Amino acid sequence: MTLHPYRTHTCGELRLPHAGSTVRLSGWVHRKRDHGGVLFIDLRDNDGITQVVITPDRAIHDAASDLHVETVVCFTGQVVPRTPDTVNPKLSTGAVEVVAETMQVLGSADILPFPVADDTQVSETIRLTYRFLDLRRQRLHANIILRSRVIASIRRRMMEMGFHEFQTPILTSSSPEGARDYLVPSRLYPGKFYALPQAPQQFKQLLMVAGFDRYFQIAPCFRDEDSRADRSPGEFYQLDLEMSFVEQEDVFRVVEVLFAGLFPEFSDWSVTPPPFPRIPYADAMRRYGSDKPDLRFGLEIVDVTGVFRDAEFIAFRRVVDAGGIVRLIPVPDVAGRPRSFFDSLEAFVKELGGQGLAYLVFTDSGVKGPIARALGADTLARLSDAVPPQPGAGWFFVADEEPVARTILGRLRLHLADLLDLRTPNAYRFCWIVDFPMYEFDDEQQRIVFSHNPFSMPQGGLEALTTQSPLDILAYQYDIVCNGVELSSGAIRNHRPDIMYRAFEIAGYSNEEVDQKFGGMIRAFRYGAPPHGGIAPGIDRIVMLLANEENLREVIAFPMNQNAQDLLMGAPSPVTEEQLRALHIQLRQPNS
RNA sequence: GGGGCCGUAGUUCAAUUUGGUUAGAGCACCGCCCUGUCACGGCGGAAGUUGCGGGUUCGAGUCCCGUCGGCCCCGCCA
Repeated sequence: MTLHPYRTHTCGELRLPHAGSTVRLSGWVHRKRDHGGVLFIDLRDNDGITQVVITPDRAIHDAASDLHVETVVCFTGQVVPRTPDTVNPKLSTGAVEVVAETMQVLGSADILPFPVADDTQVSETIRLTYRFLDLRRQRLHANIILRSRVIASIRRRMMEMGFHEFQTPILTSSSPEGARDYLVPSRLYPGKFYALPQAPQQFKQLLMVAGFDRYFQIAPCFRDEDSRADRSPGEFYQLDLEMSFVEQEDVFRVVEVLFAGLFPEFSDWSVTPPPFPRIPYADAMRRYGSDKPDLRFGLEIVDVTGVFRDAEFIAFRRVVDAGGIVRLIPVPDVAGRPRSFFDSLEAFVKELGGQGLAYLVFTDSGVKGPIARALGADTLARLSDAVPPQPGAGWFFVADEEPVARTILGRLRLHLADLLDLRTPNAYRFCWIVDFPMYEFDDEQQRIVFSHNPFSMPQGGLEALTTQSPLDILAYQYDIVCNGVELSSGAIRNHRPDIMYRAFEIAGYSNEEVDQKFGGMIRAFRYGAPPHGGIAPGIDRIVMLLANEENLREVIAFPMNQNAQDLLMGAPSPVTEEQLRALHIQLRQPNS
């Protein structure tokens, strides 16, 4: 009988019924237990671990006892049942073992920079430098397999809903607005550059104009922006989708069907049942101090500006008179906390640029806190009408200009949830944030800019653009948020050239500039464009949520580090003078 | 561009608070012992420019200054 040269079975496959058969297994030496006589090797491949036994009477015994862990080796031998007292219930193959007769080293391993079999912490620099070893480790290996299965499920679900998958160019043109582009110099056209797409935005809209109706793509996106734990530098993947003849609610329904199916497929956590809550942007900012609220806990922010408009409490009244706001977060069960708890919260607020943190606590012996006396009974009574005080609760006040105050309150709300451990465990809480403003005022440039996507349809259409104050105009622009993570932005698009010119004009673009920058798309809209809209949930973030990881790099096979370097491949790297010459590029080193 | 935290053996950490003998320990590595382990066990060994440079001091891993690197955050992310 001739066996396959490398394996007849995988290392996760053998069970009791295989006993008696001769098998060949290949894999990595996961662990080695050398008893001087009998030698045990845990052999690991992608599918599992099988215990290989080498008895001292075998010729291979000495060579086997010298094997380094992580050496790739092939064993041939007989499957035997383990005696009842040596069965290992922790292994799927633990009822049997393979008694090795022959052994062949397929790939020897040097001494490891870090252990593969243990899940001990290792510095990320070393993990990234030896990413191929890191990917062998159980946790990362499982995450990457999960990612593969999630993407396969997404593809299947999208197809079932009538979507088709498309590819769009990677070498395209730079566009204004948005993040910094990655540029690729052109050899044929000196001084000109391609740009890597920040998203296939215009292409997917063109596909709608081309009549394809329902588009999706697992699309690579490239943005030259600084990283965060939940934002990979350089490149990331989106489930990019676009639909024709739809309203906002049609897009929501598709995404809700997708996520309500996808998340339970890969997790036993509870998932918000569709329809997901719709929260207007203005409400989200007021109630949660954020456009990506974490709904796994309460602590909703309450506006009490009106109470202080004519109150005696001068500290807050002065803020209100100056056009500012006063809001509070009611927090249950903090009255008994030590002074240091409140001091640390105040320090937290000041770090964020706040003036300070006023607070009240409701104890058995009455209302206490630094402002309790100064506030006055009348003001307290009016506050209690707005927020019924709970025994043991604390109220934390922030009074400031609105943009400052709401940011601080939002961060404070998250911080309190961390400190008090308030998040509902094992839950995915989805919501839609809707009615984003079309424009906002940019303090730095002192002009009106698009607040999100310049291709969004303004609510009210052309009439809104011509009659309303730009900062009051809302857009058919939405985000989907899960557990405080922004999964995606989307919009019903502006498919009408006349509205498009006007929308860009408000943001300071002449018709000529629009023709120049978005000529292809404007031209397309002149030849029969269907109403359309879409969204683009981040694949990496979806997998991060499903893998319950805090960092995006744990769900990406070959991520760059925080400074956008690939430590394994050594990117970015210098190029030769010949390459530069061919691209008509002369380097201009930064001044030191 | 700015802020916070962290750099000690291949690796994970200790010694830094209060400067003071020869910088310790687990895992990995090397040698010896061990025939039923599954995180095998036992004995021994090797392994360090304390990121780098400068300063203070009789004396610096420890204090000061600078610099490099990493992670997290702010800015930025239509």
